This record gives sequence, C-alpha cells and structure tokens, in this order.
Amino acid sequence: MDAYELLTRNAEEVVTDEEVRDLAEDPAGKRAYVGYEPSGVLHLGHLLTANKLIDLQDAGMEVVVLLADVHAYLNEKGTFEEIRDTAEQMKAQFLAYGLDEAQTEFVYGSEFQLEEEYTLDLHHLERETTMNRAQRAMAEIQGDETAKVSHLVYPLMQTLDIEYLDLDLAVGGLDQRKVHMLAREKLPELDYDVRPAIHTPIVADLTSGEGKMSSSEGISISMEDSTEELEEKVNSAFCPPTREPEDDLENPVLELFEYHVFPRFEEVVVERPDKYGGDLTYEGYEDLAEDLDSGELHPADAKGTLASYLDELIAPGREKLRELRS
RNA sequence: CCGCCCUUAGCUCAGACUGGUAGAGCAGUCGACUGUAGAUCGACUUGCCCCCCGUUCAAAUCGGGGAGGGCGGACCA
Repeated sequence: MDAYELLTRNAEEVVTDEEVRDLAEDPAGKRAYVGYEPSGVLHLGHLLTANKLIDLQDAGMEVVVLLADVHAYLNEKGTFEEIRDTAEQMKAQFLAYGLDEAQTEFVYGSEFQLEEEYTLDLHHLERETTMNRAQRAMAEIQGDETAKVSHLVYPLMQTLDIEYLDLDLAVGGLDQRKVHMLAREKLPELDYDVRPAIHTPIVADLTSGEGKMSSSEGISISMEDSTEELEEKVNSAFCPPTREPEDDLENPVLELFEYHVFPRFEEVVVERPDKYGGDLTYEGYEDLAEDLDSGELHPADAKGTLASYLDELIAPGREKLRELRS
C-alpha cells in the first residue's frame, strides 16, 4: 500500500487532497497529530482515529498525541489532577492498542499552552475572531450546552496547537472539521502556515443505525468491556442483511468491519457450522459486505465474527487497564 | 442593576388557576416472532415534582426567600 493510500484510506474527508498528496510524496519524519480530551477508558471513537494514526506511522510519519488537559479543563471535565490521571491511563491504552512507541510523542497541553508566547498569540487570535465564528466552530463538539466563554477559547487554542506542535497534518473525527477549517482560515492571519486535515468518519449508533453526525454519544463499546459484554453489545446491534438500509440508516456492523477490523487484520475468518455452509475467509471489506448483501453471509454469523475480532483488538488495552487499576 | 418567562421520568412535556404525596408520548427492560438486530405484537420499569422556609390535617400545586437556565431593557416598531 503506498503512502497516499495509507494516509487517506477510510477517511471521510481530506482537506485538501492536493496538500495531502504533497505530504505523501515524502512522509518520513513528518508530524501528524490528534488531540483528545483525556478520559480513563478508550472507546471505539478513539480507536477509529488511532487506526488512522497507525496508518500514518506505517507510512513513516511521527505521531503527536495531544493529551488535551487544558481543553478538558475548559470543558469542565474535572481538576487538573483528575484529568492528568485519566490521561496517563489513556496513554497506556493507546500503546497497548498498537501505536508504535518509537514514533509517538505524547504531549500534555499544559506543557506549552500556558506559556506567555502562546497566551499572547491566543489573545491575538481572539481579536481576529468573531464570537459567531468561534461558536460555529464549536457547535458540533459543544452539543446543547449553554455557550460559555470557554467554548469560544477552545477552538482558538486548537488552532494554535497546530502551529505550536510544529505539525504537518491534523487528524480528527468528522466532528472536528469545523475547528480545523477555522484553523486553516486563521493561521495565515497570524502569519503561520496552513496545514492539511484528515477526518475519520463518525460511525453510526450501534443499536439504531442512525447517525453520522452525533459525536461520541452513542458509542458504547470500550476498552473495559469484557468478552461477554462485547458479544452482547454486538449481538444487539442493528444489522439488516443489506449494505444500505432504508431511511438513511447505516449498517453499523458493516461499518465496524470496515473501519475497525479490516484495517488491522490481513484476513477475517467467519467460523460457521457446516449446516450453514462452513467457514468463510475474507481478505477485504468489500467481499464481506457483498456477501452480507447477497445473503451468502448471515448477519448472525457476521456479528459473532465481529465480536471476536473486536475482542482481540481490545484485549491488550483491557489487560493494561486491569493492571493500572490493581 | 431592573423586568418577564422556564425548572416535573433518560428526553419532550401535561398536571398548578379550583391543595388530597403524578401522568402521556418517545426512550428503556423483558418475552413472542424471525438463524442477528430492526419492524410488529404482548407485558413491565422509571421520579429528592430545582433547593430552603412558611401556611395547612394535607403542598408539585398557595406565600416568601434562593439557585440554575432562557429572553428583554438605545433607536425603530
């Protein structure tokens, strides 16, 4: 797989394609980042972007994981001590999941976001940005909460992070797109370079198949699920025997295969009793999706298989969490 | 600082005028039917009624105080 394909596969959006193609010409040593508000347990939403980070590392890029403690503080996620504690757990789980330690730099926001130069730049950016513009960038992340000044500062800091972390690429879920667009618009106004952005899709809600727009709300599968819980959750997922359900719904089981399983496994084996046709082997997502669509692969078998592969992906992180908590 | 409106189940809200310790829809849980889930049908669960004080035999409801949220307070209309 060439570098461009590694950078862009499974991405919902690439901004801009031209810039990313340039980056793919010589990716070695280039720096990409994702920012996360620290949380103690990783869920599928985190892992989706982590898969992209692994792709980037495979292409030779350096990955910066921003443990966004100041952002979490702005979002009232706890005291700095609590936030830092969950951030350490988060870091351990990312490494257990498969990020390459040698190519990953974990950075706390508070390490540089409280410096004088950064702060002054932030104030500069505040002067350059209307409240309307900042709020629009945050709408997706903020949800229904009442707007606070902190919500306006939040996306401005993300904009500066891209400069201060010396990045070549910003990565995030599709919910980050407005923030990244704000950054692309504002960085030149401060005489900084524009960086491209790659956005991962938002997977539909597991039980309803609805979504594409809501952020991490509906995602229920996490690093702390036991094998049994995982099986139960996957089994209760919405899964019509089609690729494209009616009424604008998605098939979340297929989405999980596409975005979580196939990027991490060379082949997927569906174990089936002989009476249902015996085992099936897939080397790519397309073949599996086509078989589900045609009826060759029954949803129940797809679910069983999905659960066991997800379990394998989650197992090391689950183990790490257990260690940390004991 | 001043004024008006809102706060009841996870969510959206009814109930308040005419006090008698709460309801609907959606969601959720469980069964039936499907080799999954959904849909459908059947059953079921859910509450510091924002807080405090007072009136009363009795307060979600009346009175006072407070908190949180929304909106308004130039001109124009």
